[in-house]
Amino acid sequence: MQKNKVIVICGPTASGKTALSIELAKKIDGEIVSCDSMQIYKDMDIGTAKPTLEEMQGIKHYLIGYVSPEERYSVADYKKDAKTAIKEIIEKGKVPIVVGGTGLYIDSLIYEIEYQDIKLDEEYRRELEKIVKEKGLETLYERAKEIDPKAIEKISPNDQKRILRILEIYHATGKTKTQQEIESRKKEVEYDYKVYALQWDRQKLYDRINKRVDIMIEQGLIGEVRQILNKYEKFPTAMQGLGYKEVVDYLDGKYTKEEMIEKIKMETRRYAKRQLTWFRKNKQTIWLNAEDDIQNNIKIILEGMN
RNA sequence: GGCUUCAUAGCUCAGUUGGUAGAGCAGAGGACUGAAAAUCCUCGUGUCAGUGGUUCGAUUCCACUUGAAGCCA
Repeated sequence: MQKNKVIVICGPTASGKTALSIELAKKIDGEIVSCDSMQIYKDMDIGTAKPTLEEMQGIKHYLIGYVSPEERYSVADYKKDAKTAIKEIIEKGKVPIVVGGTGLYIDSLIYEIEYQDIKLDEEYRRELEKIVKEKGLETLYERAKEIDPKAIEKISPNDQKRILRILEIYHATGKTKTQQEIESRKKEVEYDYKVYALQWDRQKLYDRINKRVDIMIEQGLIGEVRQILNKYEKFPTAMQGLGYKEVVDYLDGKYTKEEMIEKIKMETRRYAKRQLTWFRKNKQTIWLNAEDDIQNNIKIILEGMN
C-alpha cells in the first residue's frame, strides 16, 4: 500500500515559511501542522511570530497557541499531537503540510521516533541539580559514564542537560539512553515525508531578522511579555523563547531598551544559524531558493508530489 | 596655534626589556532522541596608521606626516 504524502517545510526563522505554506495549502487543498516549540503556547503571539488569522486566509492551522505557558511540553508531546493532527487531515482527504523551524520536532516525525510514556520526575531532577551545585557536574558525568559509556562519548563534560538526561532515563526506565534510542527507531515511518527547506543568502536573512525584531517591538512585544508575566506564575520552558527572556531581563533593569533589542537580534541570528546546521544534516532535504518567486517554489513542490 | 596622550583582528583592548602578536566580544563551522527559540563543542595572519631614520633585525626606539581625544591659549 502506498503511503500518504506529508509535505514538510522547514527553514530558519524569518525565512518565509508561513507565506509559502499558506499559498501551497490553497493550491493543493492542504492544512497546516505547525512545528514550532514556542508557537504552541497561548498568549505568546508577537514574539513567536504566529501567523495572524488574516495571514492564514482560512487555511486551518494545528498546534498553535494551545498549551499554557505554565505547562511543560516536550518532543514526545509534540510527536503525539502532530501525528493526531496529520491523521485527522488525511481522513478529511486533505494534504498535511508540516511547517516550522524546530528541527528536533521535525525529526521526531520524519524518523518516526517512539517515546515511552514516562513523565518527567521533577523531584529527581531537582535532586540532580542539587548535586551539580554541591559537588559539581563532574560527579554526575562520571555516574552517567558508568551507566551508559556509549552515550557519554558524544557528550561534553559541560553539557549538563544531556548528562542529566542519561541519568533521568535510567532512573525512570532502568534502561540506558543508548538502549532506548535503538528501541525508539524500530517502527516503520508511517508517511511519505517530503522535506523542503528554505535557503537565503546569509546577509539577506540577517537583515530580515533584524527588521522583524524591530517590527515585533513596534507591535508591542514588551506589553505582551508584561501581560504574560501577570497572567501566569511559572514558566518551565516558555520563557526560554527568544525575545521573551530578553524582555524579562530588560524589565528587571538588566539592560537598556536599545541593548535589549540588539541582544534579541543577535540571539535570533545565532538561532537561525543553528537551525541551518540542523537542516543541512538531512540529506534528503530539498532546498528551495527562498529569494525566488513563491509560485515557482510551489511548482517545484508539486512536481515532487507525483 | 602650543602641549600631552593615543593609533594593534569587524569592535573593545592586552602585549612585545627590539627577533613580525593575543584576549574578550562579534563572526564562522559543527553536534543534537523527553528543557531544543534550549544546551554544548571547535576555530584568532592582522599592511601592529603612513613615511623615513637608528639597527644584523623595528609593530616595539627616534623624527616627521596624518587622524582622534584632552588640556592651555
